[in-house]
Amino acid sequence: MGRWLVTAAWPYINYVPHLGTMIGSVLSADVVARYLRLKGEEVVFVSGSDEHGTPIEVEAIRRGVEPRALTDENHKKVKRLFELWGISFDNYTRTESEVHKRFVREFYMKLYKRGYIFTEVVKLPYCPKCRRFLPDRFVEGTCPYCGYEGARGDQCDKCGRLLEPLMLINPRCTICGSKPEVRESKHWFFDLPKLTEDLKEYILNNPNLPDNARNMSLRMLEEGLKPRSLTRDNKWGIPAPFPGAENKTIYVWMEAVLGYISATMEYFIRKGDPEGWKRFWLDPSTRTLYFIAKDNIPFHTLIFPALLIASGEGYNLPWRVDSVEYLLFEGMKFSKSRRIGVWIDEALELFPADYWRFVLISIRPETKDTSFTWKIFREVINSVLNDVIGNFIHRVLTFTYKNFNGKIPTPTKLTERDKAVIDEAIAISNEVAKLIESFRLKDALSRATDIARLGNRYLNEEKPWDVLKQDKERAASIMYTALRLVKMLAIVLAPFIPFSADKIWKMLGYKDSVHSHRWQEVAEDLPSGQELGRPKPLFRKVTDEELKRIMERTLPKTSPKVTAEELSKIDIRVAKVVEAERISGSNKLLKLKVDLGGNDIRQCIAGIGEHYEPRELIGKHIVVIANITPKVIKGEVSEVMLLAAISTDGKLALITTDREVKPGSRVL
RNA sequence: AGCGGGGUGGGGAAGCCAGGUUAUCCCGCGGGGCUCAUAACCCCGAGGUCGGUGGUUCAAAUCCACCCCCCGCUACCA
Repeated sequence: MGRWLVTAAWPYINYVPHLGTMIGSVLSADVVARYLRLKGEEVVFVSGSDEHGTPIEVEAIRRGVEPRALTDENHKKVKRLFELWGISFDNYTRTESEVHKRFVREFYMKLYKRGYIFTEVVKLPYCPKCRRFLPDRFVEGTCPYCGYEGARGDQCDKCGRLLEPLMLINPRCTICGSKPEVRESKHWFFDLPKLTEDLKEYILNNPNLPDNARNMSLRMLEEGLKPRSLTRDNKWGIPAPFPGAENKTIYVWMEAVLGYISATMEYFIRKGDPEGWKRFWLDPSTRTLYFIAKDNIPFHTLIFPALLIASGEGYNLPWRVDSVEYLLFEGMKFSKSRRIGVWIDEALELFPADYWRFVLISIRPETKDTSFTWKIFREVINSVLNDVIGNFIHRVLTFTYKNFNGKIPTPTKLTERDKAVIDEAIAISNEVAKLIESFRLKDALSRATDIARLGNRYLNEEKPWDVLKQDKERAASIMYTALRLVKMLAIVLAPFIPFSADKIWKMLGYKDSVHSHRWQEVAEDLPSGQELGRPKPLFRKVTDEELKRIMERTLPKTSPKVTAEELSKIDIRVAKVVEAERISGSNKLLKLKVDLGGNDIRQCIAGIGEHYEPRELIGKHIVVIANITPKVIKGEVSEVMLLAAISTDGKLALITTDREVKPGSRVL
């Protein structure tokens, strides 16, 4: 018997995870953990909520609550959701766990004493108004290379060039919009380069790393590692334990990975076996599995192993880092801010967990980015899960139930064909096992489906409904054979669709749970005479109307398409503001006179009074729709409509031209 | 820009590292069969020359070179 530590990347808990997070870590890990348990292996499966760091701190400030209150709420919610998804964690904890916080502080003190940590004073952007140091991505400004105004402190999205926050022209804090200044701050660093040789040896001698992870890691080693900063000036985090670091916290990345160890400790403490974790972390025969997405590779193949080596404790290094590519949503990246995607709470409001589990594993992005689309969802559910698997099980169970008194019939004599079918299904089960053991979960599920396909073919050819009329004994053997395949499906599908697998198990008449049984039982006979449960369809199809409704609800709103001809009706022009005044009795409305060239002066009533002073508008070149139907507002006629956008801080921003343009010029 | 991954019939994937008879599987599509089952199941068929160009070879989806496109990482987003 083997011993396994199965881990899933810790979801950042500023929000509910989406489907991509699910397949990228938690669900994949669960399938393997469940499989290993079925095989009778000793398994501990851990993960937890990653809850420290700037984004959560900022979000809490925005909402006017303590960060801890925010993460308490989200952690509780997400933990519950994972249960509903059937994720079989032995311990789903959090980085605010006392065990974790203590472990992290002790761990880094050890590294400190062993000489792997040094300090350096660095210059960092600091927002005087927010009174905080800003991570690079919390500074925005104009790109010094291409002039793009929305460039972030680490990189310009427009031209792709790498930046430093201090290079930006007109830098601003993305939280409050004010101008950051530069301040010095002392920070503690982890001396990663010191471990280069150990890491090289680890990567080269680990045959279980997938190619993408190994190649990337070796490249990075060749290019040379750099020290990693360990501390932050944040308040929300684990206090750094180093002498002189009283106001610093440990950088989230550098502490969350240690959660794999602390979560294991916590699990065994709770079990009343406080030394138990050592078998999983110090006994080299234990294999450790990490399920992550591709963006996370260096942390698991380089930084985490380096920390473990530096501790000198002899911790097991990652045995397998299983990194998947990205799941896309209808071809787009999942985006919380743009509401693109499906989140795991709303998913369960739409369909049962097993439907999602089945689809997500079917499209698991093992070699390249893969899109989740509702069309694929419907196809997989309808024609594979429902038609091939669900219908096979249902036709076998209903036929047997009706014709053999609701009991598993006794096979008087199995023909060569019957035995061959059973053997083939056992062979398929063995292949499924091999595929899971090679972490090819998508292929494994697809191969498992072949047991149902085999069964369907067998029934069509043996025609028990015909045979029954002349030879009930023969029909009994046929149905017994078919039921054997149903039993295999229950076991083989158990890691993938645990709720449904258990339903199948109970319909076969078993009183216990399939999850307390063993994978090896696929090769074992059925108890003839056992009373079957009343057969009920396991799954249902997704209807077109249902899908349409869901798509309307979950797909990002896209503007209706406009033809060039329709667009040409709109007369958009540059206009110069010649007069501007407030309209009495309204703090929103301004009355503008705009020049459209050729003595064409029009009046415009605009709701921008809260964002602009009249005098700052005079002389500005703005963009207006010149032929909009005039409208009377507050007793004043508005003949044109001006264009403005909402800026990042929620204010209105007028659209202007970036070169001198004559008033009245058409905008094309 | 550098590095890593990917581009295979209408859609989704496998094959590539160890080159070799008709390029595989699932969905969809066309035709046929069956009627136990949730209009489910089974069989047959059409459809691709494997991102592009050039090269190595008796032989290239597979090896080499260059180019194009998509995704990720590049160390203070987590």
